[in-house]
Amino acid sequence: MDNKMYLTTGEFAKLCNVSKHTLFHYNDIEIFTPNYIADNGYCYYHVLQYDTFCTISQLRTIGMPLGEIKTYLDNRSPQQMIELCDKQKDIVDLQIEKLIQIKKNLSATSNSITQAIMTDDNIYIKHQPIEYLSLSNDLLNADDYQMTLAFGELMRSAGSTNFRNVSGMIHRIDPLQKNNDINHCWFYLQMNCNNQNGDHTIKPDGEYLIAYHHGGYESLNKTYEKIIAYANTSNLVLNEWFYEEMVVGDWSTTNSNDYIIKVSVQIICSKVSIKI
Amino acid sequence: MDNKMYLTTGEFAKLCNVSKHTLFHYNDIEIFTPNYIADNGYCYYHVLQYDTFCTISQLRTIGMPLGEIKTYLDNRSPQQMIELCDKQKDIVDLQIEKLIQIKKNLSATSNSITQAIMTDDNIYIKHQPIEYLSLSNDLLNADDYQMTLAFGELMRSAGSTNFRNVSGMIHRIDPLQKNNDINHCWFYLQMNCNNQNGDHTIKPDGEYLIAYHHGGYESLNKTYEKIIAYANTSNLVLNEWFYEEMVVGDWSTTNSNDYIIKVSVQIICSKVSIKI
DNA sequence: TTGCTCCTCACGTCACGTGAGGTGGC
DNA sequence: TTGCTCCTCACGTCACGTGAGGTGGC
Repeated sequence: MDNKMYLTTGEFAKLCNVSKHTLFHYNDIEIFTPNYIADNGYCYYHVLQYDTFCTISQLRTIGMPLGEIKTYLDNRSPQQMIELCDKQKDIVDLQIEKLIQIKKNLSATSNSITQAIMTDDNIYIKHQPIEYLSLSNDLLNADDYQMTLAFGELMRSAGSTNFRNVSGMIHRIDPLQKNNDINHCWFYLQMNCNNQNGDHTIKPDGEYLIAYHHGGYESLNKTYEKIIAYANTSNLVLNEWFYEEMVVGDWSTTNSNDYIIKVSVQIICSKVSIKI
Repeated sequence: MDNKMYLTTGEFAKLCNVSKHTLFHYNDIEIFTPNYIADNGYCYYHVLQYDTFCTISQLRTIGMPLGEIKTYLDNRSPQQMIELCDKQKDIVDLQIEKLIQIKKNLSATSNSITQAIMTDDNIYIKHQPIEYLSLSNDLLNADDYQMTLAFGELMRSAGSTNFRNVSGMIHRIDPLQKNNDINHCWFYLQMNCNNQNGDHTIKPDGEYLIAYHHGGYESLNKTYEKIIAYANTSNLVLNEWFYEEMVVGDWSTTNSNDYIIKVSVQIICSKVSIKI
């Protein structure tokens, strides 16, 4: 192979699928310079430089700053290249993990909103899958400040990735007493089943009463009353744990009257079947 | 849940794992503003705003500009949110694919350099796996300009992702004639086995003569001669196709004398065994 | 000559980061 | 009062993008 396969800046830019100004910029900061500059100032890149450009482009794609790339280039050696590749592999792994998590979140959000806007505010019985939840401290008697702290601590404990996860509150209510004053409650965050720390609670799979509450928190007690009334009429024994999840919130609508909160509670059994 | 769970800018920034100035900036461009501003100018964010912040952060992570996010926010609705999620899922899929490709490239580069620097410039017999190659036009009698065009066309045909792929040249040489003047040769690009267009050539698996040439292209003919001499001495019948691959090139060293080019050619059979 | 490329400034932009300098609450 | 936070400018930075204005080759 000879050494005369040269391209002008524009031609080389087309080959690399970038703008000419990217090459000008790389030339300015002396990270990637043309192999030959003619007397009239015309820049010529050798086709073999394509390989080097591709590696820069690749490292940029995974977020490495040009300064760091230049530092590597100024001290390059086969051994350095091997170390660079091995280090970057780990970084790429983390990025892939993040993106997979985001994709899951996007799917979950899309699905739960679709469900919510397709369902009216009646009570429905539905099977719910098992979920693994991470809980905050018990918020019984907690004031605003303590609740805020508990929320922050829960989010921090979930790790540094502050991606949108399914989160909400659990209320512990004895459906027969209707005594809301001594409510225990917790913030929760839905975890992957394969979580690192074993510090989680299970929302069991089974048949649940589901209600999509349309409106903000201030009117939410009406939906609780509807659920309990429905259970009484249908002679259903409910679990004490009520799960509250904001499905359509501030992010999806500007009007808090359009909020949709999904409330779900497990059906333990039917009173009728007990009596028999 | 009441509405008094407020955090100052610094506290909310900690919760979100970003700097205060990120929140100031989001406030400036009115994409994400504090829920309440006191008379003294102090900003207060509600914990429930965390959810919205996370979604912004998530969309930023996948490269969506703040302007586009703001446009969505200004026209948000549950239906818009569903469409946004579904669209972004496809984008994330592409990003994941790219990263997986980059990871493969990094591994391949690291491995082939490790092999190259561990091996001296003697001739070795090694098993090589099957490879699927995309070829340029035949470069027989091509001048520099035509070679450059052929190279560009091959790279473009590989798609818009200009990531570092294994590439090189194939030379067709009759080892008995040693007539290099009528060489056919081609640029090649290694493809994934599951390539879309069936327009590819196979480098068959089998036993190969391998030589790691230390130095630039100008001295490469010496390595060719060594390979052919070795084959003659060892009574090996070689395939006509010689594969040339730059393993340690401009990217890994500043000195072209330290280039390492891997030359490989398949062993068809041993003359001895034919004579028998 | 026309239409294309090439070049070099110089300033713009995007998403923040980095202090400077002054104020506020316990 | 001390030490912490809060705020608002204003300018810096990173990786280019966007013209403006002039030149060069067929």
